[in-house]
Amino acid sequence: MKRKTNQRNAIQEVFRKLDRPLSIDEILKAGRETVGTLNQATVYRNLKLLVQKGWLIKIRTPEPGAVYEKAGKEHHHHFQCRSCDRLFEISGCAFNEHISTPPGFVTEGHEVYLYGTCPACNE
Amino acid sequence: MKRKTNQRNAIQEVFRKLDRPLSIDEILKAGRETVGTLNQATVYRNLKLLVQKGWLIKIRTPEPGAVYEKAGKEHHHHFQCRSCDRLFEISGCAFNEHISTPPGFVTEGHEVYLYGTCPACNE
DNA sequence: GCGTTATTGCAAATGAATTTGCATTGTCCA
DNA sequence: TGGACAATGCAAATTCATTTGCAATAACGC
Repeated sequence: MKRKTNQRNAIQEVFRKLDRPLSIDEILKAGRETVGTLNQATVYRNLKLLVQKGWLIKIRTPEPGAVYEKAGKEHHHHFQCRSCDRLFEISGCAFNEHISTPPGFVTEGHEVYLYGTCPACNE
Repeated sequence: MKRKTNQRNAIQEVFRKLDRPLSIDEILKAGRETVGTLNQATVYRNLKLLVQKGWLIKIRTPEPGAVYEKAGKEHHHHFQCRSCDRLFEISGCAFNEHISTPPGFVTEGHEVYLYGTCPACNE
C-alpha cells in the first residue's frame, strides 16, 4: 500500500458512508458508484491490505458469511434484516455471559446476532 | 428414505450419543466407528434426507460453518470451545432482545454464540 | 515530464464444500 | 427366496468464494 488510488479511496469511502458491516458484493456495488470499473479482484486485494493495515476487520457471520467492518469499534453486536439482508451494528450489549454458562464452561467472549426488520423495511 | 440402512442408523446414533451440534467431519468420523466404510457422500445424502424428514436441522455458525443438530430442541444457544473446537448446546437464555434494539428495529429472533473452554479442556 | 513499479482489470486458476453418475450392494415385499 | 430398486461407495463433476498471472495503467519521486 504505497500509492493512493481512486479504487482504494472509493472502498474506504463506502465504509465511511454506509457505516455498517459490508459483504464483498455490497462493497463492490457501492464502490462502483464512484469508480465504475472497480473490479472484484481489486476489492479483494484492497480489503486484504486494509485488514493488514488494521483499518478493517474481517468477521464471519452465520448467514452472509464473510463481512468487513471498520476496526476499532467498541463491543457491539449485529442485527440482520430479514427483508433486505443488510447487517447493522447494534451498540451496547444486554447480555451477561456468565449467567448463561453452565458449570465447567469458562466463557471468554460472545457474539449476538439479532434478526428482524430494519427501520427502512418497516415502511 | 424407504429402507433402513446401517449407515443411516449409525448417523442417527451419533447424534443421539453425542447430543451436540455436529459438523460433517465429526459425523463422518464418529459414524465410522460403527460402520467403518461409511462414505462422505452417504453422510451428505443422509443428512439431507434427515433434514427433509424434519429429524435434523441445519444451522450455520460463524466459525465451523454448517453444522447439524437434532430438531425440536427448545430455545438455546451455542458454546464453542476454543481449544477443541467442539460446539455445545447451552440451554436457557439470559438475553432480552428488546433491551438492545434501537428504535425502528423490530427484532424477531436472536442467536448467541459463546466462546471459551469446555469442561473437558479445563483439565 | 519521465521512468519505476505499485496497482488495476481481466480471465484463468485454485481450494473447499457439496453434488452427482454409475456400477455394485443390500433391503424388503411378493 | 428372488427380484425390484433404494442406498452405498467411489471418483469425477459442480459450485462458489477467493487468489493469482500477466499485460496495461497510473501514481509519484526525481
